[in-house]
Amino acid sequence: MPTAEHATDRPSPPLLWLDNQVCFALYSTSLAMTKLYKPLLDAIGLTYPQYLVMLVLWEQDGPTVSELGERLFLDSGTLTPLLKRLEASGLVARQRDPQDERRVRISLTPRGRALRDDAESVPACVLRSSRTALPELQALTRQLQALRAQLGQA
Amino acid sequence: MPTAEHATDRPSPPLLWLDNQVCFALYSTSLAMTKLYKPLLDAIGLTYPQYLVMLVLWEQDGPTVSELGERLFLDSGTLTPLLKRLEASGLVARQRDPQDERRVRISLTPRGRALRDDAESVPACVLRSSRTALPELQALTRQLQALRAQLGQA
DNA sequence: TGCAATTTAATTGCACACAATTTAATTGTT
DNA sequence: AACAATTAAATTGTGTGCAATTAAATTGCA
Repeated sequence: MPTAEHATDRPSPPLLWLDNQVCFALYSTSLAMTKLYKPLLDAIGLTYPQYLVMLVLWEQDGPTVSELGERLFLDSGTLTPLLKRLEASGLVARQRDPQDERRVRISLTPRGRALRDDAESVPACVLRSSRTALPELQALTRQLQALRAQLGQA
Repeated sequence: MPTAEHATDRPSPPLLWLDNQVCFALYSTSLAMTKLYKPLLDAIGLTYPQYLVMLVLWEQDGPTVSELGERLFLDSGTLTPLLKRLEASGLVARQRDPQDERRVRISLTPRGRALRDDAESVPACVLRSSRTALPELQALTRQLQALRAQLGQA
């Protein structure tokens, strides 16, 4: 009598293959992209997540920690220590909202605002290094944003 | 005489807008995807990076740490502690290669092999939660892999 | 053979991510 | 006014990522 099949006996099914997983493609490509930013951001003294926070602040100064978190999909456990480091670098100020002392508003210092001039060259530089046409990257960006929105529903 | 324009005076240029950055789309979507896996992987006692290592081992048992790193784009600084945790969980064994004592080969234990049966349902479950058609996800996967390859050149 | 380069993991130190808990402030209800 | 429920950050603990260094084994070449 034949025994039941066990994992040991069969090859891994296609759905489990690493190269068939969107998630791994996302994960590894995201890490690769961050490595591309590394030397550029080192030059202006930011890590990649810190750069994301600065992008938000350059668009709209003075958000609360929560608002920053909603924009970046990060929570206070990640943001609080990161913002303290940006504060220590002299790029942002953290101050309790007088209207509601539970909130902490994040605002740019003059040095933080001025850093934007140094950061402006970063996207074009990354674009060049990515060796990919802009329209293609834009299309990919929209697809990813759509997927992210779908995942947010789950 | 008009003074030179400074960051303070102008709105942030489109290239710096958060929602125009592929990298942020990648980063945030990757994190969102990992969150989708979380409850499924918790159930089988793995973190997401540990799951990736297991996927590689289920395809090809017994790689060295370097080979694992090449497949996953991770280095020994990340893999060594992760593999020690998998070893502590009783899912893999780490042993020096007798042919070359510098190498450490990673092999599945019977429990590690058996875990594949529990993991098989994970991809289909994630696929369902992603609310996106399979062909679309497959196309996205290929685009991401192509981009990753381009970035690897830089 | 001897020994300097190379290769492979491991280690160290820093910065995320995030679940879970805690603390403080505000709101809603009576 | 009193106080339970809610909200916003901060804190704690675990697990990555990765640069830089270290340690050990192997290779290559004089």
